[in-house]
Amino acid sequence: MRESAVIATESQLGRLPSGRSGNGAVITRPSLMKKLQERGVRMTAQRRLLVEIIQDSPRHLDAAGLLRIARKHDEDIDRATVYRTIGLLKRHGLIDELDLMHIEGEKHYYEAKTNRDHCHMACFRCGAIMEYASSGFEKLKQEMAARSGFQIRVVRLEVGGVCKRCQKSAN
Amino acid sequence: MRESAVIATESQLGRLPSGRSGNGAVITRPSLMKKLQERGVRMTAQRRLLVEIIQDSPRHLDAAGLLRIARKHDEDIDRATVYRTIGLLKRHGLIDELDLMHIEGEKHYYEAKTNRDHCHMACFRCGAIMEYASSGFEKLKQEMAARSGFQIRVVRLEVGGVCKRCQKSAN
DNA sequence: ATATGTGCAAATCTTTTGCAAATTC
DNA sequence: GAATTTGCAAAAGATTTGCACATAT
Repeated sequence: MRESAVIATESQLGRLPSGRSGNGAVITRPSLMKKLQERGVRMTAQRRLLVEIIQDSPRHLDAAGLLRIARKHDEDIDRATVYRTIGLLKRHGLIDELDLMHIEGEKHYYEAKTNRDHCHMACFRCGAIMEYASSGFEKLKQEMAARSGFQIRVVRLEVGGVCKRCQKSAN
Repeated sequence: MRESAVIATESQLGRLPSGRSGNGAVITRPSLMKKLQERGVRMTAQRRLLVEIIQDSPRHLDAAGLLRIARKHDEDIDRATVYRTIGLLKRHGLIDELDLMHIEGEKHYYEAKTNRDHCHMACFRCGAIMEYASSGFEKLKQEMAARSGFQIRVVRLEVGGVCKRCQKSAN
């Protein structure tokens, strides 16, 4: 049996992958907090809050969404802090940045890096985001690195199209 | 011999692929003008100019760059027209939009769609963009479509890392 | 002649930055 | 106590929009 599978679908902005993908490969999201501590990054109340939200969020968050949720816990937290924390996590390679094919404007979405890369498929009709992991993707990455000599640090594979459901209800 | 190859590298923003890729697969860029005419799109002087620039540009252009070049031929052409034309070409699926890993800020870059999808690898050190096409990429797309039921319209595969050259000159 | 596209200027949206006050180690 | 981070307010950068005029079919 080939090792590839749709690992999650969700209307609107997709639920993040976790647990077991169809083929048995386990998708996990290592603890951001732990990694930050290991690296001796100074932790503030705001960072703890934001990191926890990103880590636990069941959906892809953009900066504004992250701020909105954070404000429920800390009314005074500022946009700038959100952006600065996102920058910090990006620099440490702990989160991935997505466009989701700009299905909802030019914002960026973030998710805690998983142990295994996966790609995002966005439906132009209904806005559903589907996550997809496969061994073919892993192989392609290796091939690209080997043949180009590139040392790959980040990979982003995004697809836009029409999902199965929307194809059927041909409206 | 496997069918995969680096098809172009260029310092700064990469030269667009065309001609023969290492493995013999020919990469072409079908005429945008012709496609627009086929679809009965109304053509204006501005659109003709912009389309020609995008078609012939040896490098990836962002909106500002496109405007700058267009102004050499028509001083009065406006930013808004550039954005509207980009939108038109995107809606018709005639150009691809790239981020190039945001190596130079949040802008988007555009290129005429090629007969064959290829991916972009951006070096975080020197800013070089390398283009890469491979049969593995084609296979992955097919696999993704087949297994997810998605009807794929656009694919974007971008990679960030350190290029061969920069790895050697370990500065 | 009519529908469509353009330039202009202003608006919008996302993200970044300078700085004084607050916080972390 | 020194170095770093925060909130605030303002700035910057990219893209979009309303509208009167110009252009394409």
